[in-house]
Amino acid sequence: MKRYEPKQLEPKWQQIWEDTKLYEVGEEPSRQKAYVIDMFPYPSGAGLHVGHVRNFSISDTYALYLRQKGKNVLRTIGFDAFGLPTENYAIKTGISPQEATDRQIAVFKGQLKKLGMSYDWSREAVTSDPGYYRWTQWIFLQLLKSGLAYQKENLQWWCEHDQTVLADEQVVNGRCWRCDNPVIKKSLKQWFFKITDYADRLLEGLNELDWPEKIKIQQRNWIGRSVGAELRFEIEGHADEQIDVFTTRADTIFSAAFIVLAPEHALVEKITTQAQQKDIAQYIEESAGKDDVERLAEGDKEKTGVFTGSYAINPANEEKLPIWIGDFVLGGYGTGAVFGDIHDERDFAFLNKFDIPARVTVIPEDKDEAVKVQAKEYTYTGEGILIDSGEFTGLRSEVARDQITAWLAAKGSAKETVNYKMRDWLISRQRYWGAPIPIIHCPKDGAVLVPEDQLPVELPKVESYQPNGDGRSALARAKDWLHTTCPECGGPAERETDTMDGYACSSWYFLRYTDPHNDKEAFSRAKADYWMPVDIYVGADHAVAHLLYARFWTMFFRDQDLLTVEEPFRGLRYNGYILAPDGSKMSKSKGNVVDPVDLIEEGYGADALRLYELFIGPYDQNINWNPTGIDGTKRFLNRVWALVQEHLEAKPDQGNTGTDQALETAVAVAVHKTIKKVTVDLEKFGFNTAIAAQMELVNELYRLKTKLPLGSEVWQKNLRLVVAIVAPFAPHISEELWEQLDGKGSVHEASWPTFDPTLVEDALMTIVLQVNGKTRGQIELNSDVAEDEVKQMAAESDAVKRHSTGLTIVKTIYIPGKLVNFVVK
RNA sequence: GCCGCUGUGGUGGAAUUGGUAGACACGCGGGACUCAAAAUCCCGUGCUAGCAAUAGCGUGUCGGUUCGAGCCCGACCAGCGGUACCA
Repeated sequence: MKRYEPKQLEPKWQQIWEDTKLYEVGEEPSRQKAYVIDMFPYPSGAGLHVGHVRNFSISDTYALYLRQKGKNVLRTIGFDAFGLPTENYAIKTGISPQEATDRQIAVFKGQLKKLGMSYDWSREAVTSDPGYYRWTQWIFLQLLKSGLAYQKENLQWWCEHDQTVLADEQVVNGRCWRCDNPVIKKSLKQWFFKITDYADRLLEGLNELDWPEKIKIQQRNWIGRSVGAELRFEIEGHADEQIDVFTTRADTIFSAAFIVLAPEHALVEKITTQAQQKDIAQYIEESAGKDDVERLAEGDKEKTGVFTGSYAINPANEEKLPIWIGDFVLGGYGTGAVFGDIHDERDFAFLNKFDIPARVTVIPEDKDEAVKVQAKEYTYTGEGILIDSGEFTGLRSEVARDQITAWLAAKGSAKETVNYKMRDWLISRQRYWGAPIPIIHCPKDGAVLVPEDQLPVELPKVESYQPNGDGRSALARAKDWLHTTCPECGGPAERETDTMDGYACSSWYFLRYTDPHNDKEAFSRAKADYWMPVDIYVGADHAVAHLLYARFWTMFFRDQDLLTVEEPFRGLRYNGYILAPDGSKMSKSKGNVVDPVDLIEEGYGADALRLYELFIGPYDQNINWNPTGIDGTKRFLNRVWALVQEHLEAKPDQGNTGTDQALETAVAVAVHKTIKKVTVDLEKFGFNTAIAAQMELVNELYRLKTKLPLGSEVWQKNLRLVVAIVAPFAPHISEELWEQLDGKGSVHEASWPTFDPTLVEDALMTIVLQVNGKTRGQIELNSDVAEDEVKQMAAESDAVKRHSTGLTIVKTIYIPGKLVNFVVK
């Protein structure tokens, strides 16, 4: 018997697929398309690991299934090649990031090819390729022209270790997402994309998407839309200045006890009295120097603040309110100012710490609770009934909110507003290895756009890669590149030395895939419209950053008439991580990374590996790597292989068709039931259970082959079906077996089998017998036996009699085709 | 703190969505083949008692609803992920 040798069989088919361009696709308007890709990888020095394999196997299996269903499937891969790790490696070793990237991509591609993924390699996109980032820069210019890119100086997250600013989305627990060092706030002039203009669309669009609810919730929280009012407070002694305050609780305005401004608030300097100036200045300095990690470590949100010496006037009741500053008020949210009262946890803490008098104006409906609240035993932050609130006393807080806002608005001291937690997307990075921002700074004309015909602004070769030490990247030292002429006036000017956040580059690669070689446009509308949106996008991580940015850009492209779709990713599947056997994260530094190629070359083969990574558990769950489990899927493939070989070697006269109708039907029934199960499971990404069903089928066929000899036409037909449903999971072995079984063409172009409904219906039903809800036995009956008869036979069965003699049956429950339960007393 | 998820044999997990808990697989035990081993094939494998038929117990804990709960409800415990004073 020919042995199953994945080591020679897999490379053979990989070569054939490449030679025949099996997976290369084009636009075919008459066919239904499907676009199935993964979040493209960062080509890190650690190479491909088993986590990637799980991610890619999920999408590849699904894509192969859709191909067999007749869809025109676009599936490819690219590399998210710009970024800090490569640049840091360059600084350490002196090897240029270009070279390191090329080398790493070559390693990745070598590994990927051994996995036999159904990629259209002609569409590969690499973000650090000038032919790619030329268009990233072009998009930057379009955003700028549309007023969606701008430069602004204010406080930003700064990572001292990496010498660069970071976006909000890249600060994790007050630390840099790359080097894990604490970040600080620093005032810098930076480039931003105005993603906040799209906040409502980004929020509403979520409702239509086939995404995990978890991710939608995360995005909603990140966008953080809250509806409220901006209230205007006059300042005593400063007739020409007012303080605007954002609140979602206008109903509590009568309880206002104080005002707090963020330390960086523009009015602080103006309103601070002589006596308070020293304290205020000192506080501002201290709070600016603190990083978030420090602040959190300082203990549980202990409130700090300093009185400015000035007072504001409550527009509702003309009361005088002391104006403080405090760093628990954020400069970047709302108006950077709040009014404080007893109906808020933080304000309550502040009141207590500084002994500011406060008044309760909202009490709960419960009388006893109300007494405690009025006694200020604790802070009440819920909805309730207004007291001591002028003409609004007695109203419910939800109602009073709108009425008070309207009342103040009529007096000119309020307006309804909406606020978002999400800030604009900070995209400048003071690092070398990124797409240069296509701007020229001219002493006369200011920030001037690089003309589109001069794109790309290519990264110049430089001697060394470390940041310049003055807040600029290594590009500041590339003098020939840096010094240029102003496109407006022709005078001497300097190029922008910041590069773009890598997330900019990854915000449109799925569009480049649809038209990867276009050197006239980023992508042609016709091609993008044919393929977009991505039907299934598979990956882990990036719940708020990438997935939000890519949606933003897609919406922008639509607004620019470059594209028809509003949303880039119709379906998102979030796969779980593969962890080390002890549950820790796999990492190069811990030395616990499992290299998939090692497993393939040990003899397991790519098919067994892919199968195992899908079989290991539900696709979206984190799983600890178990190094022995892969034996199971290898054995399964071996059994499929051996079954087919035995069939092919069987003498035809041993297994003439028609010898045993019942057994032949049994084979077909087993196969068709599995086709049904696997189809249903694939549709819902139930890969693990689909594989289990295939294993059950093969076990059953092993039992049947001892009774119905292999070699017959019936076996041939059914084994071909088995191979067809195994194909998306184990593409190589099934291609080989398909050929051996005289299948036409490639199994990956073969049609996905449909099950015969008459074969799937059961002729027999198993009725479970229960007494008082406890299972006591079962009986097998023909499926068409009527209810009364089933009940009677059940009642007469030994199992039921044993537990009911001497007792009376008070009730009989029948679940058709499944179960009879006797309630006895 | 807030939001979300998860908890089932020695292990990874399954369970038609309220109807036989533990499919499938790993591991382990036994057998066949072999001089022997590997590979392969077959049988067994939740716990307790029993030769067995069978009985009792069993899905993180406690309670509830129901003829019947891994699944629904309430309270709690543990672990994981997200978020970080957002007014």
